[in-house]
Amino acid sequence: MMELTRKGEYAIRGIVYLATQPAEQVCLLSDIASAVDVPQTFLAKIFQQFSKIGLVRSYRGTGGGFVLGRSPDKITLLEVVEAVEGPIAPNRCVTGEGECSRDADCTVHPVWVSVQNQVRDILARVTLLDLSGR
Amino acid sequence: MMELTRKGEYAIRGIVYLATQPAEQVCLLSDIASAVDVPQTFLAKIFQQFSKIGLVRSYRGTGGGFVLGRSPDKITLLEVVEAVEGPIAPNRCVTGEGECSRDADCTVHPVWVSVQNQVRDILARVTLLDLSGR
DNA sequence: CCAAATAAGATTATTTATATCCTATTTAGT
DNA sequence: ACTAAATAGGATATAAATAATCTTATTTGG
Repeated sequence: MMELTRKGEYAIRGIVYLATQPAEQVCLLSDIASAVDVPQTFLAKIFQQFSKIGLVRSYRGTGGGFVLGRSPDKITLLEVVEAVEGPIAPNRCVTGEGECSRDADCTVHPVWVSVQNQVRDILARVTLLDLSGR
Repeated sequence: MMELTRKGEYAIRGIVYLATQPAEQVCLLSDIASAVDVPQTFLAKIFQQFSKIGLVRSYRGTGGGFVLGRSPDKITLLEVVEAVEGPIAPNRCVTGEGECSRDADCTVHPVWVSVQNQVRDILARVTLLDLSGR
């Protein structure tokens, strides 16, 4: 239960790789993909998502590629994971998506809230700097 | 991310209902299913799983049905969830299913272990007695 | 023996995950 | 301007997991 998908796994590998590179070093998608062993076309989609929310910056055309959008100590694992997997939510009732309406005072709800908070907290405390091992 | 499936949601509803019933009260599957608003055939499969590991006891034939396998304060939410959803594992690398072999000292691994422990801990502290609201 | 139950296996439908492909657009360098 | 090198984005394909149903078997009380 609660497993990260391939997409999430690949996303982390890819952006952690960027974090290990010298600051402002523009990296080719093909290089990243082969370095972290992820299908390039898949990684492209993931980095497009990152790019839209500023986690990475992209440069098109010859000499283009990707760079981290902020310094590695300012990007948390939580942001990375939620960017591609969606919000951390052990049950839909904690995302506000109805449910629980079944039962006015659902006794399980607070448990899910607690799980959600704990997990978010753990992931929010880890930065790409931590993960880069530098 | 990390969402409980319908099966898990149904499983909890079903067994919590049992916990709200008088001890040793044998309940009809059809009654449980309609009370907690779950397809009966689906709930049947779930309770079969519960039965195999002793979370509930089943009685076949006329007058048959289901009862909790132990007193509600001795059954944790963790057991219930893992019974139907499999082990809590935010990433396969924490279940021992290879991976991580990619990277001898994976920096993310300890984070997943931490998440796994925290979640398990939270769920293990909640019993069916707590959830029954009695 | 019959009717009421659960057990178990097979099957089906739907959704999500995991990609890949193709075309468009941008950009540096000549 | 032209070309080659890149990313962007939409469409499509395949596989796996989820969600559910159906059918047949087995058990049991009366």
